Amino acid sequence: MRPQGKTEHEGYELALLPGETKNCKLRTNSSKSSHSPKDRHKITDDKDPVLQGSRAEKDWKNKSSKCSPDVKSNKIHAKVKQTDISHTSLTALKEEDVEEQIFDPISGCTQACLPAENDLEVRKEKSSAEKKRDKEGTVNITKDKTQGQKKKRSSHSTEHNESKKNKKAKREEDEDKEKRKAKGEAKKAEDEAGKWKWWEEGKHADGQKWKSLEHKGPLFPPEYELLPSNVPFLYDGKPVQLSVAAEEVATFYAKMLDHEYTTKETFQNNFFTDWREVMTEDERKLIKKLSKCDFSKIHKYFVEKSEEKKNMTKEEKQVLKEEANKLTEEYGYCLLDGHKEKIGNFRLEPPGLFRGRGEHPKMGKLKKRVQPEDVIINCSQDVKVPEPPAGHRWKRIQHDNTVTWLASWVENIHGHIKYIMLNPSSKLKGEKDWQKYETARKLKLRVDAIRREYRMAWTAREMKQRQRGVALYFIDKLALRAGNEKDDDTADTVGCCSLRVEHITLHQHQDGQDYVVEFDFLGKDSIRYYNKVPVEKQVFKNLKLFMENKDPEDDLFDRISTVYLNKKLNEAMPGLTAKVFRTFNASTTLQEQLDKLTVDDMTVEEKLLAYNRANRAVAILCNHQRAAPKTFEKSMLALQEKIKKKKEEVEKAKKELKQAKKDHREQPSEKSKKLVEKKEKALKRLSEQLKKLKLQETDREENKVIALGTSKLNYLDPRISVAWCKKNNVPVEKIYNKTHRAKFAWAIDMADENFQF
DNA sequence: GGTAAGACTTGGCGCTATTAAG
DNA sequence: CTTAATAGCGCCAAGTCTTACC
Repeated sequence: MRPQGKTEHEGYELALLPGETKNCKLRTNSSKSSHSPKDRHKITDDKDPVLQGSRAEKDWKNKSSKCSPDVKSNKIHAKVKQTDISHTSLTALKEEDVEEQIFDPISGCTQACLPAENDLEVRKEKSSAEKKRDKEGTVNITKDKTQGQKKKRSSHSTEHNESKKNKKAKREEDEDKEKRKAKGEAKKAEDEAGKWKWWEEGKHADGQKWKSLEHKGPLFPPEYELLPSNVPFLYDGKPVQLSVAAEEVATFYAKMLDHEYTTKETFQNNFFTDWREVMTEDERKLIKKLSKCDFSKIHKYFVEKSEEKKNMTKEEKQVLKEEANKLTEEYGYCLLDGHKEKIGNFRLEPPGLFRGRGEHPKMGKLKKRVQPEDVIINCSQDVKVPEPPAGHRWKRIQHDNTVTWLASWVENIHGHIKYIMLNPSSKLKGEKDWQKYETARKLKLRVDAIRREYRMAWTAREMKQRQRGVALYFIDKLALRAGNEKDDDTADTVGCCSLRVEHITLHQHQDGQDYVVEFDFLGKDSIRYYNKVPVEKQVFKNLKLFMENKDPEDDLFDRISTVYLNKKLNEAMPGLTAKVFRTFNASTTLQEQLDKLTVDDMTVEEKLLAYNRANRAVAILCNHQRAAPKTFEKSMLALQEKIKKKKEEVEKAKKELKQAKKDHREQPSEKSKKLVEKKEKALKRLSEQLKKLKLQETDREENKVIALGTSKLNYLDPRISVAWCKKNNVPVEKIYNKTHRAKFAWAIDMADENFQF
C-alpha cells in the first residue's frame, strides 16, 4: 500500500507536508451540490466576457500571429505552423484529409500494418478452416486436433535444427557445456512451438470476441480456518470466544496491526461498523468500543505462522509449489477458439479489509467473501459448463461472445463489477494492444492539424470552445489524463477536465519566464502532480478568464466534460480519445530520445543506459512516480563507497603508469616498455570499470522516484523498442523480461529494425 | 443531455523468487 | 554456503471510455 503515506514519505521529493492540505482536501458538499459552478456560470452567460467581446478579447485578436517559441517543456513537440491557421473546424478536418491510410474493419488497423497480399489469402483460408472445425462440434480441451498437429510439425523441424547445431557444437565445445546448451535450446524451441502467431490471422466479425470459450471457472480462496483455542481475542482485557464470522473479520484486522493505516480514524470506524454487522446479537451487545479490543495475541499468532512457513525445509516448500502449479495448470488456462490461452486472474479475490489509495473514505470496510451464487459464468453454449463448488450453484450462466470475460461478480464496497479475464499474452488482449498503438500512429499523421484546430479554439467566441482548446492543450502538452467525474465516495483526485481552480496558480513572470502555470494536484492513485510550465500567452489569458469569479473549489473547465471532449476528438479522427494522446506522446518521445541518445559505438551497457533514459523521459512526462525504495539510501551509499574505492585504484594505477613511463624514459628496455603497456592496460580497464559504476549510479539516482514499468508496459509501442534492439544489436531480453516478451510477442515477431512509430 | 452500468486499461505496491555479494 | 539486494509478478484499486437508458 501507499502509506497515506506516500504523500508524507520522507524520500518522496514532491511530498506534501502533513499540514499542507490545500489541494487535497476532501470534496465538500458545496462543490458537488446543485450550486455546482457549471450551473452558476450558465446563469451568468450574459456576463460572459467572451460573448461580450471584452477589452481583453480585443487584445487577443490583435496578438501577433506568431506563437511564442514553445519554451522548454519536458518534451519537444513538432512545431505548429501558425501561417497554416485557417477556419478549419474539427468536422471539416474529417472531410478534408480522407484517411491517409485505409482503416481495415476486419483487423481494426490500417493497411500499412497488415500482412502482405498473399498473407491475406492465408488468413482467409485459415479462418474458413476454423469455421469448418467449429461446425464439426464441441471443442475438446484434451483433444484439439489442430493444435496437436501444429505442435508435432514444429517439434519435428526443431529436432532437425537441433541435430545440425549439435554437430557443430561437438567440435567446438566441451561436452558439459554443449549438453547444457542443447538442453536450454530444446526448452526454448519447445516454448516456441507452443506459441500461436495469432497476429498472422484475421479477426472475428464485428463485435464478436470469440466463437468458442471453455474454462474451469474461477478458483475460490480457501475456507476460513478457525484460530486455535489458545489464541484468544480480548475485550476489556478478558478473553471472548467469537462466532466464526466475527472471528474471521477480526483476523483481517489483526493481520494488519503493523500497518499505519489501522491507526487512522476512518479506517477504524469503517472496520468497526462493518465488523459489528457480522457479529451475533450477543457479541454486538458486548463489543462496543474498538479501543477495548485487543487483537495482539491473534496478530502474534499470524506472525509466528508466517515465520514457520519461511523456515520450512526445501522439500516442504517444493511440495507446496507443486500443489500451486497443479492448481494453475487446472484453473489458469482456458480454451478460446481452440487455442489454450493463459487467464490473467483466475483466483477470486479473497475477503479482507478494503484499503483504497490516498485518503479514501471507505478504507477499512469489509470486503466480503465471494460466493459461487455471486458469480456469473460466461462461456460458449456447446461446451462443458464449469462445475460450481459442491453444494453450490452459479448466479447465472451466459454465452455472450461480445465480451472477453470468463466470470464476473459484484464487489460489495462500491458495487462495481469485477471480472476474470485473459492474460496480456492472449490474442484477445494482444490484438487490442496492437490496435491501440495503431490508433496512436494514426494520430501522428493528424496531430498537426488537430493542434492547429485547438489553438484556433483558444480565441473562439464561445467559452466552451476556449475551454476545450486549453484542456486539449494540457492533455497534449502535459500528457494529463482526461479526468472523468468521480463518485463522492472515492478519494478526491482529478485529471484534466476535473481540475479545480485551486489546483493551478498563475505567474505572469517567474524565474525569468513569462506566463508560468503552476500545477499542484493529486492525480490517479493519489499521486501528486506538481509542475511549473510556461504556456503560451493566449492560454494564460484564457486561464485567467476561466478562473474569474470562481471559488477555489470550483471546476476550472466548467463548460466541458470528458464525454464532450472525446466526442469532438472522435469527429477529428475516428477512434481518437483523450488517452490516445498519452500513448502517442509517450511513444513519440521514446523514439525521439532513442534516436538522440544512442550512438553506434556505444557498449551494450551504455546503450542500455540510453534506453533507460529515454524510458525515463517518458515516465516523467506521464508522471509515473514511485516511493523511493526502502533500501535506496543504503544501497546508494554502498555504491558510492565502491566508486570511491575504484577511484583510488585508478589513481594508484595512474601513479604506477607514470612511474613506469619515467623508468622507461630513463632506462629504456624491452621489459620497461612491456611494463608501461601493462600499466596502461590496467589503467584503461579500471577507468572503464569506474565509468560503468558511475553510469550505474546516475541511472539509479535518476530512477529514485520514477517508475519505468508502467510506461514500458502500457504506453510505449513495443515495436519501437524491438526495432531499436535489432538495429543496435542489443538482445531483446535486456529490455524485456519473460512476461514482457510474452505480452509483446506480436511486436517481437513482426517489427524489423526499420520500424518507425 | 445526463446518468448509471458495464467493460476494459492503467497503476503502484509488496510479496516471492532469483541473483549477487559476502 | 548464507544473506542481502534486485527483479519479477500477482494483486486489486482506480482510471478511461462506451453503451444503455431515461
